[in-house]
Amino acid sequence: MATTIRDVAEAAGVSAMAVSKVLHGTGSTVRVSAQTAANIRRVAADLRYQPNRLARSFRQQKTNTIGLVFSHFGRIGEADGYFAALLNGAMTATFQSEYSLTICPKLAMSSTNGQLNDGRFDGLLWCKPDYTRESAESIGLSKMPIVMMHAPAGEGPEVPRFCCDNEQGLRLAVTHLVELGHRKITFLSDHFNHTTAEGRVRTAAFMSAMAEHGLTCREDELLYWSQECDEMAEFVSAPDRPTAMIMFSELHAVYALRKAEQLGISVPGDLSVIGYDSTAFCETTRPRLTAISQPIEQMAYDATTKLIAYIEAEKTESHFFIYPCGLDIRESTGHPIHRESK
Amino acid sequence: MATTIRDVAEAAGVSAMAVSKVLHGTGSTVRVSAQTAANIRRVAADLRYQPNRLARSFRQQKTNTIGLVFSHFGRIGEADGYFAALLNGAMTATFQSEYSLTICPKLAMSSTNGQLNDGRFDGLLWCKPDYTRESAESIGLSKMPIVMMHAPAGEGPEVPRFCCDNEQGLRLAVTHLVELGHRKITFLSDHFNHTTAEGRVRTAAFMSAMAEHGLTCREDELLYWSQECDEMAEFVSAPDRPTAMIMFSELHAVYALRKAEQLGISVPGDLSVIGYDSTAFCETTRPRLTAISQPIEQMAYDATTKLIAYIEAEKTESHFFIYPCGLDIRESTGHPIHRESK
DNA sequence: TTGAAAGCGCTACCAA
DNA sequence: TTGGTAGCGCTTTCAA
Repeated sequence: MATTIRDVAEAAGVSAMAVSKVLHGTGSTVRVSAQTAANIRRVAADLRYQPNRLARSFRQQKTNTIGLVFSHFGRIGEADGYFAALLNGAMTATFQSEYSLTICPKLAMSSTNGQLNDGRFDGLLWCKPDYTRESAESIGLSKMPIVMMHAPAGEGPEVPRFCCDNEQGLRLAVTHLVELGHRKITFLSDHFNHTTAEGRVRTAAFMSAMAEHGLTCREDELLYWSQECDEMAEFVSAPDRPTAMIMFSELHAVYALRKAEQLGISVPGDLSVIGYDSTAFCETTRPRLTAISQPIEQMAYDATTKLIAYIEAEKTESHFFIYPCGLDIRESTGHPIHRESK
Repeated sequence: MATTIRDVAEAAGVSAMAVSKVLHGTGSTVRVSAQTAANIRRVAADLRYQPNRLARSFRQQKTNTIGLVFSHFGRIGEADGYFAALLNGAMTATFQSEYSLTICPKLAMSSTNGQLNDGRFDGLLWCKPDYTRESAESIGLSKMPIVMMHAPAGEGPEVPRFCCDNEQGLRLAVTHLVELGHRKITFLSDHFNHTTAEGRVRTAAFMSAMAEHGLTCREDELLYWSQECDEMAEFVSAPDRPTAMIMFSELHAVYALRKAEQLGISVPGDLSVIGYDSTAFCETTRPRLTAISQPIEQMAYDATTKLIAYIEAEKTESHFFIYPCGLDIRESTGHPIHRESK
């Protein structure tokens, strides 16, 4: 079939070992003269020899490939910058180190007997863990390095995590709204994200930030939208509806902005909206989106770099890396004027 | 180290073949009794046996993995929906068929002796080919199925291509602008995209659409921006500047909208802007972006599905799949009022 | 400085 | 209905 290392060896009149040594620098005890090496290289080029990476990986038990796992979304958002930022960070780190990146939305589900390590990956970058019993068990059992993003402290297996300071982020957002005069504020997520570890943490962080200002938001006043937020109309028509909403992500915020416009609700006049992530995307919305910021690309880059370090060092440590949040105030938040004057 | 198929076979008192047959259904001539099968399954679960996919792939010369190649961008845009749509289409198709997707921004560059097939992939989804001599040669030589997206007819190797009808798209855009009263129109790309096959085709299509209306745009009046379009200020201050711009992508359009706002140029009052792709993202810009539409996700889905079909059929055909473009008129285009009245 | 042998984990093929 | 043998392409280890 294809030219193998043995074909090259034969044609060059040397052993396969010599070829391997020359072309891949492998085999520490093997030594080849400069002349032989040059000859081998020439023959390889003549025969259009292409090393079989699969065979190498198999032999070395090392694929130089990282799996990108995100259990919860088989689709990525088309109207926000989150996934792009994540991927940019992960790609930069992997490609720098000559690794490849394979997308596995549901590795845990497809694994056998709860084992993640099927030989394809040297390590996993696991995003938005949901810590179902299966996935937590699998992660605990795995011998392969795993690093997590958006995995807050306090639950889940002991692996390195990269997470933003959700408490700080929500405190900034709530304080901003309170200073603008808002009293009735709610937090919005969706049924999907709410089952992730970070979903729970953000909700709790919102509640306690509210409490710090002597405000409350009952459990049943939190909002969980389905994908296209059809509940918006119902929500805004309620007599005692909130004057401000903090959203789980940019995507949620965008849906809200769009729906608000359709319904004739002005933002920020009738309703203030705060998003989460604050990518370049927030500059393009109408109005520009005020958002809690986290350095997603940097986090993904750091997480991936760390993962590769663990792989190469053949040992993992269980650190928790926390990134500060900011609040980028743009145009979607303001005083609750209209409501007061009515 | 890890439990192998032989460990399971030994523990169950059967041959490795029997285990392979039961757990993977492989080996057509092998038959195992229901009782033996049940026993094998139990033992495998007890031993927490995890099949080594790398070994299977190596043996079968089949990885069930598709490489996603995009030679030109090591980064993806964070402020448009293009890549997300592409990825959603590709992911849906691959995951449906139990394939994986590996991101390879520069497979062609890293290949040895111009050979793409290093054993890792069963096929390639190649986006935005640039047809450098090396890549064209590699593609021609490759025995592995390759399918291209955004590869217009007329140049490049004979592989199946999935492309939108650029001529139609640009005709729709130019006609729309002309009907609004515009006469001085330009097309904007960047140095990056202009080197891709589709970049050249869109420029040519723009020129001929202009010609159909008796309008011209000289080569030197076309715009090629660098990433952040810093030339914008210079461009808009020119006395005879265009009243409308058609952009290579949404991303370009967004940069233009943002820059225009900074410079106090009103859109569409002072300047009409048309983007390309028309993802959900266009609904979120300010003003909403008028854009030529192409069904990216569908195209990516179809291309990937076709690729998998070729892989499984072990033969490729060289079809050209063309998708109609539309024009989604939103708010970024209008009569060139301000200019006329000045 | 070079070569030979063995084997990574799995499955195709042939024999019983 | 089951098992044995061989080998995918490469590299590790040991011998020359």
